[in-house]
Amino acid sequence: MTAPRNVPEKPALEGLEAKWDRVWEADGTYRFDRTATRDQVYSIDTPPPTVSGALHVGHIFSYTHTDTLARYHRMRGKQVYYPMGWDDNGLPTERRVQNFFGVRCDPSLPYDPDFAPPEAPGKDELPISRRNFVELCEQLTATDEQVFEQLWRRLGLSIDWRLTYATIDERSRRASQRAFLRNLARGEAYQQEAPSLWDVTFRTAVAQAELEDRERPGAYHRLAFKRSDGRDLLIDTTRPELLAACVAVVAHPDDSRYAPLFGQTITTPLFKAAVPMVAHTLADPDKGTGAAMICTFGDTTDVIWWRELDLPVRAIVDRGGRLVSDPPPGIDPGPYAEIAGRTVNGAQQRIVELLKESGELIGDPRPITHPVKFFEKGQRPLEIVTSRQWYIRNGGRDQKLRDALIGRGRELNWVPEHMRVRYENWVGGLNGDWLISRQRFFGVPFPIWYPLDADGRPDYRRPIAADEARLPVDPSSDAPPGYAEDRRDRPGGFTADPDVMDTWATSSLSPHIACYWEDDPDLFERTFPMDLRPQAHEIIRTWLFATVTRAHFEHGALPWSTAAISGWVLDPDRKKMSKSKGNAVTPMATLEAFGADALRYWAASGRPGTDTAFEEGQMKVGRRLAVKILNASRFVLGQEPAADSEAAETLDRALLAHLGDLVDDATAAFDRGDYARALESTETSFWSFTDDYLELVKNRAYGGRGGRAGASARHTLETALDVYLKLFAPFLPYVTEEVWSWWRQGSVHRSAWPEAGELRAEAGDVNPAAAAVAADALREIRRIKSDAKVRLGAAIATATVTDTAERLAVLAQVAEDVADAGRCRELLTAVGTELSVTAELEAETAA
RNA sequence: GGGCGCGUAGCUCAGAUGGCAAGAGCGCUUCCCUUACAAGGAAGAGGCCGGGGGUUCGAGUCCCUCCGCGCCCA
Repeated sequence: MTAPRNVPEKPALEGLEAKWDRVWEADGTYRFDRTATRDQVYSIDTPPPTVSGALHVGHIFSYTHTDTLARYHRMRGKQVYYPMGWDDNGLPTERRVQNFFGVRCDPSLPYDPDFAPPEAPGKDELPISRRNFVELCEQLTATDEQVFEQLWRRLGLSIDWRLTYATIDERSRRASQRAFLRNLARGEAYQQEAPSLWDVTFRTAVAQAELEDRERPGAYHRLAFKRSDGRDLLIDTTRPELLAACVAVVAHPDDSRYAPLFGQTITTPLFKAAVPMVAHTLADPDKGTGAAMICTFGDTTDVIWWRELDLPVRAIVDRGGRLVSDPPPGIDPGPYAEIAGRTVNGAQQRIVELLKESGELIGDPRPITHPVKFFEKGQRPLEIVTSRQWYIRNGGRDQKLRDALIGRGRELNWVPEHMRVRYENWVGGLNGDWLISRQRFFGVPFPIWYPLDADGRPDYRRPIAADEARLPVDPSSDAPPGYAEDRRDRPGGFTADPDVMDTWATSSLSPHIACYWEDDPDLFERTFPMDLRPQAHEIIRTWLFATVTRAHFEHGALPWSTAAISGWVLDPDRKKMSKSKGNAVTPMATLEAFGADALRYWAASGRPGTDTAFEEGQMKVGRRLAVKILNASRFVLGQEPAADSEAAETLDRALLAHLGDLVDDATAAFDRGDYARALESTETSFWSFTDDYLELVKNRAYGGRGGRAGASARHTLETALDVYLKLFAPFLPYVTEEVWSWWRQGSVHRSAWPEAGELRAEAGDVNPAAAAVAADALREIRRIKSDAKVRLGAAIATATVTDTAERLAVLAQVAEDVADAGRCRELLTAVGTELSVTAELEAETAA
């Protein structure tokens, strides 16, 4: 019986990607079936890549990991909900739109429905409304998304491409505003006038999660303050320019040098302000002279001192990083006129000169290097200014909430497990709530207005919330409920909240956006809480934590059950690959050079959470594996089909038993998120299948030992091929699909994951050692030929296998296969203590 | 300074609950065009598992300590 099998004469990898991408798209292979119920669904909270950036191999790496899991669960019978998001919210996009079109966002302007951007960016940026700006953003990112999608498709991500979202699109804005309004209604969001970290370049407040310390040069300046008894009190400071903002002098309560001074009044140099001497445990006796000036505000410790010691405010730095023009009360305005309006650096220079002249600078400044807080995207040190900001509670000021959120972290299944610690350290170390307002113009605006009193002053205590049914709104162009647009910014009318939300305030809702929260309750119920959040480890403190917090408030639950944290891709120098370092590799070029399956093989061999070197050698190995699969499949499928036959021979049944174990191993590995282990097991097994089993049964498969033994071999070969194709399918989607199409209907990616039980049932009570005994004997025979420098096909007259009686008993069951594979006319055995083989080579007849 | 991870053949890495006389691939050496595969196949060489202590019948695997590297945080 010869069934038509479409096995090519010279199978090749070239062209498979374009071919199968087309078929998968046409057949809807990866489409989500939304009639599936929640327990039949596996849903993935795909990280939305920043479209204004470029994809690099790091993306290839981690997105491949997720895709292998998606494909595995699909084959396990789940409906996989695997959408793709695009992150086009936030500063990178804002800057890109500005530069590309030569415009800037001005929310005070009305929307112009006929607006068209200038042909070429002009000299001056053209101010446009927020809505127009968002439209340009969507226009620009649409092309970026195309490029990204092409790459993802080439890589073979099994995304349902009907399911995409963008973080600035209407649905995302609606979800973001809705969640905020609900936080506000429940008291989880609040606004407060308070000192907060401020970036003077971007002129916006920034959150604790966006800070980073950078080592910067500075200098200790020793200043002479005056005690009430007229003696000097020396204080070291790195920020003498803040002297005018000094509100107190502090020392440690146990510091005997200063104990007598506590409660007394100290006079500051130059400005002659009278400030109290106070005690606080955060004052470090070993730093400088042990006494420090408290300024409003030089650093975060100043904020703590100011708050806990109930000190007044004497603010001198404005939001642009310059000193305010008018001196604060209580200081000598004379010297202040010298520094008013200067930048912080300029003020420092002048202050030092003034202190030198007055003799109040003791000695020369002593240069040091110290950590300074920066906005992670900023270039100038952060200042601390007092401003009105929106916050969402995150446990930073509430132990009970903090404990609850740490509890959520413990509920979550972390892959790898040790990443949980990063979450706990971060949440445990919070020192304030999450500041979500940004004084930017592009982004999701707060759906909030304020009533204006008769004098036109906003009443911040009575914010007017948007109607949920009308979201998303832009308060700068939409009027609040109960007001007409002509009451905007008029006494007795209303004014819009000018701020936008932090990008994390929107991306923390990615599960809600992806699952159509409130927009499609039926779909939401089938997909949320999600199963998997894949992401990078450096944004555990931001994206992961914020997402957990929002879901905790909104649903009292985790947003997903598992978080899979990926590692970095390192270059050969063990440094993280990134574009800025100039060592990043272009993904498309790599894809074209090695093929998607090869690149995926490299990516999938990086264990979960482990940093992995970018190594072309691994890609070559992946390519070789894919070619091997083609060739081995050609051999298996080139035989007569073995319909209705069964595994009768010992060697065949031993292979089936081994395959049962392999399936168990790979399945268990996938179930704990360890795709790399599943690949490694499968690959190791597959190579021994081709190297040993295939050679051992070749003669039988060709019919050398008659019908039943041959059918057994062919049947087992087919069964094994079926299993290997399925186990490799999550990693090598193209080559496995290609081979599948030679003899099977449908897609391997929609086929059922193999069942270990079925394989073992057919194997019966075979001794699984038979395969190893046969392979060992064959290896010894090969060695004899190799040592004799003859070809492997050379015939052996008589071979004698010496081994233990136990192993010889097993060998007896597979002896014919060994003799055939070794080309031995006669195979004898002798009992001994360990395996050895001797052989008499047959004389080669001259060809 | 704190936390986490890592340090196993020249290179890239595996080595669950301690049993290994230490594994894979690449690279290297030698051989082989055998009817799946010469962009291949076979065989082989190569390691005091970062150093030092300890627990144990037994440690790459557990504990302590030191050294080096990376990341996160302060």
